[in-house]
Amino acid sequence: MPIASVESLRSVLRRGAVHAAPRLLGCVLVHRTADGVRAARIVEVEAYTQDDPASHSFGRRTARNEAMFGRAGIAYVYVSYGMHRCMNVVTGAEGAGEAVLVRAVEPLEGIDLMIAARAWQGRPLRDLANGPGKVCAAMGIGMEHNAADLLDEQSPLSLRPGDPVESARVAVTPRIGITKAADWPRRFVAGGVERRA
DNA sequence: GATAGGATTCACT
DNA sequence: GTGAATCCTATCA
Repeated sequence: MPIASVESLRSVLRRGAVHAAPRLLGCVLVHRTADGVRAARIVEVEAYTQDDPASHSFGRRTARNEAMFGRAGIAYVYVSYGMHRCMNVVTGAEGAGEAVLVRAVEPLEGIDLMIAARAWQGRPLRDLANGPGKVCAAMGIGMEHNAADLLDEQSPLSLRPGDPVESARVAVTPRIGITKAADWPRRFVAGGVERRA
Protein backbone atom coordinates (compact mmCIF):
# COMPACT_ATOMS: atom_id res chain seq x y z
CA MET A 1 0.00 0.00 0.00
CA PRO A 2 1.93 3.03 -1.23
CA ILE A 3 1.69 6.21 0.73
CA ALA A 4 1.04 8.75 -1.99
CA SER A 5 0.57 12.02 -0.16
CA VAL A 6 1.16 13.84 3.07
CA GLU A 7 -2.54 13.56 3.86
CA SER A 8 -2.59 9.81 3.43
CA LEU A 9 0.53 9.64 5.56
CA ARG A 10 -1.29 11.55 8.27
CA SER A 11 -4.17 9.11 8.19
CA VAL A 12 -1.74 6.21 8.43
CA LEU A 13 -0.14 7.78 11.49
CA ARG A 14 -3.52 8.35 13.07
CA ARG A 15 -4.22 4.63 13.03
CA GLY A 16 -1.62 4.01 15.71
CA ALA A 17 2.04 3.25 16.29
CA VAL A 18 2.00 -0.45 15.46
CA HIS A 19 0.13 0.21 12.23
CA ALA A 20 2.26 3.18 11.24
CA ALA A 21 5.72 1.90 12.18
CA PRO A 22 6.31 -0.50 9.26
CA ARG A 23 4.77 2.04 6.89
CA LEU A 24 7.18 4.75 7.97
CA LEU A 25 10.05 2.69 6.61
CA GLY A 26 11.09 4.27 3.34
CA CYS A 27 9.65 7.67 4.21
CA VAL A 28 12.07 10.56 4.05
CA LEU A 29 12.98 12.87 6.89
CA VAL A 30 13.94 16.35 5.65
CA HIS A 31 15.61 19.07 7.70
CA ARG A 32 16.16 22.51 6.20
CA THR A 33 18.62 24.80 7.94
CA ALA A 34 20.67 27.86 7.08
CA ASP A 35 23.52 25.49 6.27
CA GLY A 36 21.55 23.52 3.72
CA VAL A 37 19.13 20.65 3.37
CA ARG A 38 19.56 17.25 4.92
CA ALA A 39 17.41 14.32 3.86
CA ALA A 40 17.44 10.70 4.96
CA ARG A 41 15.33 7.63 4.37
CA ILE A 42 13.96 5.89 7.44
CA VAL A 43 15.16 2.29 7.63
CA GLU A 44 14.55 1.27 11.23
CA VAL A 45 11.81 2.18 13.72
CA GLU A 46 10.22 1.01 16.94
CA ALA A 47 6.60 1.30 18.01
CA TYR A 48 5.68 2.53 21.47
CA THR A 49 2.15 2.55 22.86
CA GLN A 50 0.64 3.64 26.14
CA ASP A 51 0.24 0.07 27.39
CA ASP A 52 3.96 -0.53 26.84
CA PRO A 53 5.96 -0.47 30.10
CA ALA A 54 8.97 0.80 28.18
CA SER A 55 7.11 3.75 26.72
CA HIS A 56 7.49 7.23 28.13
CA SER A 57 3.73 7.56 27.92
CA PHE A 58 3.22 4.51 30.15
CA GLY A 59 1.29 5.56 33.21
CA ARG A 60 1.78 9.23 33.69
CA ARG A 61 1.36 12.25 31.44
CA THR A 62 3.98 14.86 32.32
CA ALA A 63 5.53 17.99 30.89
CA ARG A 64 8.34 15.89 29.46
CA ASN A 65 6.21 13.50 27.46
CA GLU A 66 3.45 15.97 26.71
CA ALA A 67 4.29 16.01 23.00
CA MET A 68 3.78 12.25 22.83
CA PHE A 69 0.12 12.83 23.62
CA GLY A 70 -0.24 15.40 20.88
CA ARG A 71 -1.79 14.88 17.47
CA ALA A 72 -0.41 12.40 14.97
CA GLY A 73 2.41 13.72 12.84
CA ILE A 74 4.26 15.89 15.31
CA ALA A 75 7.73 15.11 16.64
CA TYR A 76 8.52 13.98 20.16
CA VAL A 77 12.16 14.62 20.99
CA TYR A 78 13.72 13.68 24.31
CA VAL A 79 17.14 13.43 25.86
CA SER A 80 18.45 9.97 26.62
CA TYR A 81 21.25 9.16 29.01
CA GLY A 82 21.79 12.87 29.41
CA MET A 83 23.76 13.22 26.22
CA HIS A 84 21.83 11.80 23.33
CA ARG A 85 18.63 12.88 21.70
CA CYS A 86 16.03 10.55 20.21
CA MET A 87 13.24 11.47 17.85
CA ASN A 88 9.78 9.96 17.66
CA VAL A 89 6.91 10.48 15.27
CA VAL A 90 3.72 10.82 17.30
CA THR A 91 0.91 8.55 16.14
CA GLY A 92 -2.60 7.51 17.09
CA ALA A 93 -5.46 9.68 18.24
CA GLU A 94 -4.70 12.86 20.15
CA GLY A 95 -4.13 11.88 23.77
CA ALA A 96 -3.38 8.23 22.89
CA GLY A 97 0.27 8.50 23.88
CA GLU A 98 1.60 6.48 20.98
CA ALA A 99 4.74 7.16 18.98
CA VAL A 100 7.23 5.58 16.64
CA LEU A 101 10.90 5.94 17.51
CA VAL A 102 13.18 6.55 14.54
CA ARG A 103 16.18 4.32 15.20
CA ALA A 104 18.11 4.51 11.95
CA VAL A 105 18.12 6.38 8.66
CA GLU A 106 19.95 6.13 5.37
CA PRO A 107 21.50 9.47 4.32
CA LEU A 108 20.28 10.80 0.97
CA GLU A 109 21.17 14.50 0.85
CA GLY A 110 23.46 16.76 2.84
CA ILE A 111 25.74 13.92 3.77
CA ASP A 112 28.63 16.35 4.11
CA LEU A 113 26.59 18.32 6.66
CA MET A 114 25.87 15.14 8.58
CA ILE A 115 29.50 14.18 8.63
CA ALA A 116 30.42 17.66 9.85
CA ALA A 117 27.71 17.57 12.52
CA ARG A 118 28.99 14.28 13.88
CA ALA A 119 32.71 15.00 13.52
CA TRP A 120 32.80 11.86 11.48
CA GLN A 121 36.18 10.26 11.04
CA GLY A 122 36.06 8.23 7.90
CA ARG A 123 34.19 5.29 9.30
CA PRO A 124 31.73 3.35 7.14
CA LEU A 125 28.84 5.48 5.90
CA ARG A 126 26.36 2.88 7.04
CA ASP A 127 27.33 3.67 10.61
CA LEU A 128 26.61 7.39 10.21
CA ALA A 129 23.03 7.23 11.42
CA ASN A 130 22.33 3.66 12.57
CA GLY A 131 21.21 4.53 16.08
CA PRO A 132 18.55 6.81 17.60
CA GLY A 133 21.10 9.25 19.01
CA LYS A 134 23.06 9.25 15.79
CA VAL A 135 19.97 10.03 13.75
CA CYS A 136 19.39 13.25 15.67
CA ALA A 137 23.05 14.18 15.70
CA ALA A 138 23.39 13.65 11.96
CA MET A 139 20.13 15.39 11.11
CA GLY A 140 20.73 18.24 13.52
CA ILE A 141 17.59 17.52 15.50
CA GLY A 142 17.35 18.96 18.99
CA MET A 143 14.85 19.75 21.73
CA GLU A 144 13.80 22.81 19.73
CA HIS A 145 12.07 20.39 17.38
CA ASN A 146 9.97 18.84 20.11
CA ALA A 147 6.28 19.02 19.12
CA ALA A 148 7.16 20.36 15.67
CA ASP A 149 4.66 19.42 12.98
CA LEU A 150 6.41 16.99 10.63
CA LEU A 151 3.54 17.02 8.16
CA ASP A 152 3.67 20.79 7.65
CA GLU A 153 5.52 21.48 4.40
CA GLN A 154 6.59 24.86 5.78
CA SER A 155 8.22 23.33 8.83
CA PRO A 156 12.05 23.18 8.81
CA LEU A 157 11.79 19.58 9.90
CA SER A 158 9.38 17.54 7.86
CA LEU A 159 8.47 14.02 6.91
CA ARG A 160 7.51 13.20 3.36
CA PRO A 161 6.22 10.01 1.80
CA GLY A 162 8.89 7.93 0.14
CA ASP A 163 9.16 4.66 -1.68
CA PRO A 164 7.28 2.16 0.43
CA VAL A 165 9.17 -0.86 1.65
CA GLU A 166 7.49 -4.11 0.67
CA SER A 167 6.13 -5.88 3.71
CA ALA A 168 8.08 -8.98 2.69
CA ARG A 169 11.26 -7.00 3.15
CA VAL A 170 10.37 -5.67 6.58
CA ALA A 171 11.78 -7.65 9.47
CA VAL A 172 10.00 -7.55 12.82
CA THR A 173 12.27 -8.15 15.78
CA PRO A 174 12.49 -7.67 19.54
CA ARG A 175 13.61 -4.25 20.70
CA ILE A 176 17.02 -2.92 21.58
CA GLY A 177 18.58 -1.12 24.48
CA ILE A 178 15.68 -1.08 26.91
CA THR A 179 15.02 -2.97 30.09
CA LYS A 180 11.24 -3.25 30.17
CA ALA A 181 9.28 -5.42 27.74
CA ALA A 182 12.37 -5.55 25.53
CA ASP A 183 11.21 -8.75 23.89
CA TRP A 184 8.07 -7.26 22.42
CA PRO A 185 8.23 -7.58 18.61
CA ARG A 186 7.77 -3.90 17.97
CA ARG A 187 10.98 -3.13 16.07
CA PHE A 188 10.72 -2.85 12.29
CA VAL A 189 13.77 -2.98 10.02
CA ALA A 190 13.80 -2.35 6.26
CA GLY A 191 15.59 -5.03 4.29
CA GLY A 192 15.62 -7.42 7.19
CA VAL A 193 19.38 -7.62 7.37
CA GLU A 194 20.18 -4.67 9.61
CA ARG A 195 21.22 -5.62 13.08
CA ARG A 196 22.88 -4.13 16.08
CA ALA A 197 24.81 -5.75 18.88
C1' DG B 1 16.04 19.64 48.14
C1' DA B 2 18.29 15.26 46.92
C1' DT B 3 18.79 11.08 44.42
C1' DA B 4 18.20 7.36 41.07
C1' DG B 5 17.65 5.90 36.50
C1' DG B 6 17.32 5.95 31.46
C1' DA B 7 14.18 4.11 24.16
C1' DT B 8 22.84 5.38 24.01
C1' DT B 9 27.32 5.92 22.08
C1' DC B 10 32.21 5.66 21.93
C1' DA B 11 36.78 4.34 23.34
C1' DC B 12 39.50 1.05 25.08
C1' DT B 13 41.05 -3.91 26.33
C1' DG C 1 33.18 -7.48 24.92
C1' DT C 2 33.15 -4.18 28.61
C1' DG C 3 32.78 0.16 30.93
C1' DA C 4 32.63 5.21 31.27
C1' DA C 5 30.56 9.63 30.10
C1' DT C 6 26.74 12.90 31.25
C1' DC C 7 22.18 15.49 32.28
C1' DC C 8 17.27 15.86 32.41
C1' DT C 9 13.21 14.26 34.69
C1' DA C 10 10.45 11.85 38.02
C1' DT C 11 10.04 10.38 42.50
C1' DC C 12 10.72 10.48 47.37
C1' DA C 13 11.93 12.56 51.93
